[in-house]
Amino acid sequence: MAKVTILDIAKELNLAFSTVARALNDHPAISKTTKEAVRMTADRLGYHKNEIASSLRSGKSNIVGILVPSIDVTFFSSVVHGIESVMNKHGYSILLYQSQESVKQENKGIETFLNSRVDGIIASISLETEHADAFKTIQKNNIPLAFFDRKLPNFEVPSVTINDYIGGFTATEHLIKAGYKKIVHITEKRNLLIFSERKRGYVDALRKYGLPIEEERILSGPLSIEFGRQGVRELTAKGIDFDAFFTLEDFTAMGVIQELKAMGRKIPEEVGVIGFANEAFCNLVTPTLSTIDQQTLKMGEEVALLFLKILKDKELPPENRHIVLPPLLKVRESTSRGLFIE
Amino acid sequence: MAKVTILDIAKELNLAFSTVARALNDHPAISKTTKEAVRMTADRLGYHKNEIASSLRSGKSNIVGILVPSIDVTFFSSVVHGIESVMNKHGYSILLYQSQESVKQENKGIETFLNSRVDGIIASISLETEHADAFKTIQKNNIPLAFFDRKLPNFEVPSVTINDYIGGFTATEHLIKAGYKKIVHITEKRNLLIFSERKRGYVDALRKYGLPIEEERILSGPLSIEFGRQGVRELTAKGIDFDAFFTLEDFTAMGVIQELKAMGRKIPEEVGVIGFANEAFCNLVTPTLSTIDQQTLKMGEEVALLFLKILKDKELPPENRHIVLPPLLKVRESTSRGLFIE
DNA sequence: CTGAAAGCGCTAACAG
DNA sequence: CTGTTAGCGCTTTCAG
Repeated sequence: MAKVTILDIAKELNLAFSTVARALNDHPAISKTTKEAVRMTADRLGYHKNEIASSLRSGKSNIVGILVPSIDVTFFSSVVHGIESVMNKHGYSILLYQSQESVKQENKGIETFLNSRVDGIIASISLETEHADAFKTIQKNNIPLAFFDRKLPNFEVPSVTINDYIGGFTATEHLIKAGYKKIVHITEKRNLLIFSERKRGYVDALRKYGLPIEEERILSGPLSIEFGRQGVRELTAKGIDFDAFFTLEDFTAMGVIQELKAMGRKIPEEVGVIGFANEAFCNLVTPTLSTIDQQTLKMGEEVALLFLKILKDKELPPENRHIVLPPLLKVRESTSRGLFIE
Repeated sequence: MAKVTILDIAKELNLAFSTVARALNDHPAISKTTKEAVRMTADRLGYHKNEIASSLRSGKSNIVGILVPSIDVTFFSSVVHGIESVMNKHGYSILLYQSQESVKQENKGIETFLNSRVDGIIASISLETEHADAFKTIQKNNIPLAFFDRKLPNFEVPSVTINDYIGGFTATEHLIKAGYKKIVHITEKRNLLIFSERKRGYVDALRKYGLPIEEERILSGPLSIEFGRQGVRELTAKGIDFDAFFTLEDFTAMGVIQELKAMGRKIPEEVGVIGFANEAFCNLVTPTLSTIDQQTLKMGEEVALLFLKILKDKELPPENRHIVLPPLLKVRESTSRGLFIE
């Protein structure tokens, strides 16, 4: 009932408490008999190693902090799932913090991690984050840091990302090859590398295939279903012609589809739509939604693996510092004029 | 760069290190001047309070463990989102552990939490969990424990749940009132309280409205889209008549809908379908899916609030030990013969 | 193979 | 208002 320590076990067995400590940590210089005796009485007394004392002494907490905008978002919950599973297998626990897309919260999270003496931090920055100050503090304290997906430009930190440029390019190219010519792109108004890269891919794909880049076909807003609907209405009202949409993520694409349906436009015959993220619902909606898969689970696993390497080797050779996963094109009904391929 | 402690600050200012400690903790018996001086040099030296040392000494970690089957599942990520937001506001950090629906992992998680000396544990049990042994260990160690959603029967622990019985009843009653008479229920083959309660609600609703309870209209399987499809095929093959489905969760309902569509049956005119959970896709699919909302965010916030009370008062009066949220009926197209209400 | 002893950085009496 | 002191429960030398 009352907390039992190695001292209690030591007394019970007439051993020095340091011997007990070694036995519990499976130290090679302890006899099998002693180890077994110690383990048995530990179990009998209901002993639980005090990791806090252990951490204080050893300087290792076996905890890594994970900082994400919001665990509520499928993408992040999926990546965190992957990270936790891998880190857990390697004896690490996860301290979770949500920035709620706010720099202030993000800094609070970093402060908490620093105070908790986490062994490392894995983060994906908030939409508001513009400079690296808080993250530099992490480095100043010699705490390993890695980014996934959303990272800061001009700030050298190991990371796992997907190639958003290729993603944007592939999505757009797919539309072009399906015969669409007047392709609208909907992006975020806040400037985040992943979004600007997708847009850059869109622009370059148009360029490569000799299609004009019309500024009025690039819409910026707050990402949401509603902004997708609004986009379609706006273009229609302004009389701007279109025959396809590439949106920065899937929810916006759904908004586009809903509005197009409401207007009686046929998808994919008259208008093609492709999203980005491969949300669970892409396969369930009608028409099923073409999109770009971000390999979320793999991203989580990769960043965990990368991180374990950093924890071991401290400094990584430059060629191993950045893992860039290829985005996967998922062709579904919403862009399949004629034939349908999944 | 090297770790700075209160001792460093004390030296710098010619103070006793305990004075520095008090100043940093905003102790009332310290002069304003001293506090300010301490804070300034703390900032200047880049001091970060060592929470580990603090926890060891005070016996409080300000960390709560959250044990969930998988953060990957919308329901859980949403609840965890709510929990983290609230606990964070009250100065607690979250240690996250996934049981992956396995008892073994669940026990490992509990062990980790115990070792980490968390101040409390909030859990939702795995599908495999059948007895309370591991959770009793938590109580034996005097660590506050609360369940949300999935809990053990015959094991008295504070909890926040929704009334699954009412949920099942409401869903079924809704189908009956819409004129459906041959209602199939699909449930989980593994025995979990939340699922058996939903089923009990289904049975009682049929009974109340004088409809026969046919065992062959109750299907048990592994929850999945595929099992939904399979269910429809099976019933059809066996020649068992039906005009509506109430499934234990939304994915299974989607399977049912997909198979019905493939068979050319009209929804909701010929067959009505209602799910459970109110997943994000319910509003996006065609037809939109009627379902029962579980108030996930609210559940997270409520369990966090309940937990803060436990941490404060240790023992809760019985009438406050269990919060049961009402399930919310969401009527959408999949059950709306004639008129459509959202 | 086992024991003795120091100390990680902080909290919280107790003293002044 | 500030200083002194004794640990929290472990890890880790250094001795035997």
